[in-house]
Amino acid sequence: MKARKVSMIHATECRFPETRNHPPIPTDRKTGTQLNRPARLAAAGRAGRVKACFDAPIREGAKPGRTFSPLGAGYVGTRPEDAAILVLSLLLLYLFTTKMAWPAYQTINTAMPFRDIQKAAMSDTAQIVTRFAPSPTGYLHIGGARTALFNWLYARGRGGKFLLRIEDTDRARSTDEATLALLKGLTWLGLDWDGEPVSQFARIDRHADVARQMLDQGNAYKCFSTTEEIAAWREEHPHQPFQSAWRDATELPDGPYAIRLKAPRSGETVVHDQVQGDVRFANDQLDDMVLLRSDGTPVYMLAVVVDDHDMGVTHVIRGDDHLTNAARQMQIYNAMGWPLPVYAHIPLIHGEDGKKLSKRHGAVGLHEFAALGYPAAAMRNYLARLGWSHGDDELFTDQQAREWFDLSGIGKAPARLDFKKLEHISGYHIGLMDDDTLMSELDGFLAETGSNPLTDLQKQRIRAALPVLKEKAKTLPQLLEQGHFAMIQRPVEVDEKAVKNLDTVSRGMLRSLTAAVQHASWSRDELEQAAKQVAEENGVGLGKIAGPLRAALAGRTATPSVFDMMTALGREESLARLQDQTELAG
RNA sequence: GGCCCGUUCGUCUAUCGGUUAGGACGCUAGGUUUUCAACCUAGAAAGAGGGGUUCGAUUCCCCUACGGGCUGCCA
Repeated sequence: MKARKVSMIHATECRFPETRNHPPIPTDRKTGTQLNRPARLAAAGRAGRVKACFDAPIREGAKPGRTFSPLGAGYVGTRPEDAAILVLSLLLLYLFTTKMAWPAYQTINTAMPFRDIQKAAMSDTAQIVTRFAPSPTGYLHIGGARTALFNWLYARGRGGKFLLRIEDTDRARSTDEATLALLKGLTWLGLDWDGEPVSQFARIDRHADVARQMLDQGNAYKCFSTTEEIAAWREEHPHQPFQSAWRDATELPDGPYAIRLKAPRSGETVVHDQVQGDVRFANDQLDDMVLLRSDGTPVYMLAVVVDDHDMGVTHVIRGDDHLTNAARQMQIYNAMGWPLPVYAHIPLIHGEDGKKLSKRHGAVGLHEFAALGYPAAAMRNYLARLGWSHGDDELFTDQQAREWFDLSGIGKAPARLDFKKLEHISGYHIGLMDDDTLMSELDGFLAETGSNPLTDLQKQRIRAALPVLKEKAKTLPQLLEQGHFAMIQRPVEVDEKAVKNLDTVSRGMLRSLTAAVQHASWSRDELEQAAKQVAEENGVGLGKIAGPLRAALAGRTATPSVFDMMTALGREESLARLQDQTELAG
């Protein structure tokens, strides 16, 4: 893994596990079992690594060059005794960066003043930079996940960067748990971001600076109107956007004021949107929005623009609920003389009833889809296809998605969630997945649903049966259901329906079969031949012996092929299960 | 209320003025089969409504209906 220079401003004491090229899965020190990805993240969060990032005080003029210990011990200061720690840290950093050890934390956090960051962002001008900027107010919503995916695909398909920014300026609604859930969700989906997530809250001083700069330049003005006065004005002018009396005032009183943008009153602002086309807004419909509140805190609309600019974001791909905002944000770009990003406002996802997606539609959080047993690769395929198309291509790999994805393929109408289709895509990807990936998906699924992890023996048998199981299962729980025979222990519990297949005659045939395969090579073909022969000797079809065999091996009536089960179980276990039944009869 | 966006089979979508309107999921009917699935084949299924423009509109324009967004010193 390559160490990265990072565009993190002020708040820097945080590292997050990286998803790309991740090293061997770490183990839980106590139990020795492997940690799945969500558990690893949660562990990271518990250790306070994530928290540190978002609780970081805003340090005006933080010095560049501070290095942070990859062990989560906090940043290293300038005291003499810190020198040793610094050396140690650098050594460890070196080890990590030469992929000798996990955890694959992103390294090197350097607190650079923002101007340096601007330069860094501008230096490679041709590079595409996208971002995902969620508010940490809960979990990762399925719509947000798709927005993130689009941004990720666009950047990754073009050798660009995909950045993450947590819009946590609303302190009342932002929680560390929610931030963690967001990162966990993205990690599960397999979307890796470049650099550290940026905390928007940590940058409020810079936002305020920009507001004051606009004030100095005459692009903004101090507005002394009170909330009551504004409300009264609106009462009198019901169809107009608010116009402040202070816009051109020359004599200013003392007292609290908000800074408002001096937006153009005539003409129009045109958003050249890659999805929606040219969308025109008459400037007299757009009011002089507040940039800085009277308590000195910046407003979202300003923060977005400043952050996107400072982070070097070239393409803003987001939900179309921001389409109107884009026009207002453009006015800030123009006032500052900053180059505009390319906009692409994608339609929202709706529920199966066509209404806006909400909790009553069932699964809306990405974690819920994980708990339903859809593998991440399937979610990526399905989500990418929801609202975006590439001709008639329905099923594709990540690589194809990266190659094909383009803004021009995004539709304008909102899409609905269709679980049947998701399931179909899921089945396709399960069939395509290699055994290692599938086994770790299984681990993750079990952890997500709070189930017991597989024992070594269960893993071994499931893995042996995987080639058969993955052909037919559409979801992870379906795969586990089909693999039930591999999970159970002797003596096999035979259910009500299956027990009907175990009468005296059947047990007799089973006994013959047991004898016949005693010294078989245990290949599928040979087992099948033996069973056919026994059936023939008894003057019945293969079905008559497959039923009892199935009951003896799995204790159920719906299972994979009996011969597949026997090969997956192995000679010893298969014969033992058969004997359990034949001995019972004799 | 004002401004903005959307509307092709049940669902996701293709079409970029001329097509028997294509594909996928789902559905129905067959096939395969040691159970359950999976799989294979076939079939039914669509341009919201109304006006224009044009030799010709799903495609371009307008109106209506329906759905959605924005309209905060929320994000």
